[in-house]
Amino acid sequence: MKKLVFSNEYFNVEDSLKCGQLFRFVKHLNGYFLYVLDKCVFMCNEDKNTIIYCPDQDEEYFYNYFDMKNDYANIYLSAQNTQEEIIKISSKKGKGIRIFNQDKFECIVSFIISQNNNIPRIKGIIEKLCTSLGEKKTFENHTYFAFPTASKMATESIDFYRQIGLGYRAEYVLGFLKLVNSGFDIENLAKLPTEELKERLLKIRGIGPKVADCVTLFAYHKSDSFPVDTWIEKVYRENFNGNIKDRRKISKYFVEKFGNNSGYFQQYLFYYKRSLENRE
DNA sequence: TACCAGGCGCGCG
DNA sequence: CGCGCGCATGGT
Repeated sequence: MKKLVFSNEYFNVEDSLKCGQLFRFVKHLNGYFLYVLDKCVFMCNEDKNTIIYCPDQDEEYFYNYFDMKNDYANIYLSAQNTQEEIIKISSKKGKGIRIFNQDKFECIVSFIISQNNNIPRIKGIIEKLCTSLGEKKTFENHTYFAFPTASKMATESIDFYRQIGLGYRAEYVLGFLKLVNSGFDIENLAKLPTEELKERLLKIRGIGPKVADCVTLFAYHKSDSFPVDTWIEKVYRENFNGNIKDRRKISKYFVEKFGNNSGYFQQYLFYYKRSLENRE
């Protein structure tokens, strides 16, 4: 097992886990287990550090996953230098947020499930998905389940997915599985510029503008993405005095305003707004 | 009971 | 193009 130590100034465990970018983590002792595909790490804040425990062979994977080569001090500085008071405030609260480099398949399935849904329920559905179909694994005596592969998922019928709570989203997930299992290469899309990548994602049934923005941001790390959901729409109306209704245009408004900082600022805002309503 | 949640597809004008 | 509606599910 490897122990990785980072300064926690721009890497806070709870901020990064609870800001809404991912769904598979559980509290344990003084920290959290985080699951990515078939991998697991334990992470906690100690004193002024963030400590990550991971299997030796996964060190490089998680160094990249946690986006360690990115300069978050600079992003935070840009947030403090905007004209927008709400960006300054929310970035202070979410200073320790990093945007992780998620697995593309897991991210797309997860955010298809997320539509018109709430975070606790999304977490529950994804957990059921993993315990039912994922491979059983252990990490230092801790048992967990991997995110299932596309081929394993394809062995289940639509009734299974309805039964674990996907509702009408079940057919979207099945359609996406069929696409992936017939050779559609989601890795290969990474080289596309943001707009083109988004266009390709939008052709997939069940992926609309909001889910596409989450995927480009969280799985392809296109930081000129600004997902607009009900919370962000509230921020837009209340803190930016906005009156546009079309969420695609609201997103465009923010991307034109914040450029390559859009995704980071969006996470600050989302985390802050939800925390005001007492959600975790 | 109606409304809401990290919305989307579809049909209509 | 924009708009309104139906859609599964569980919590408040």
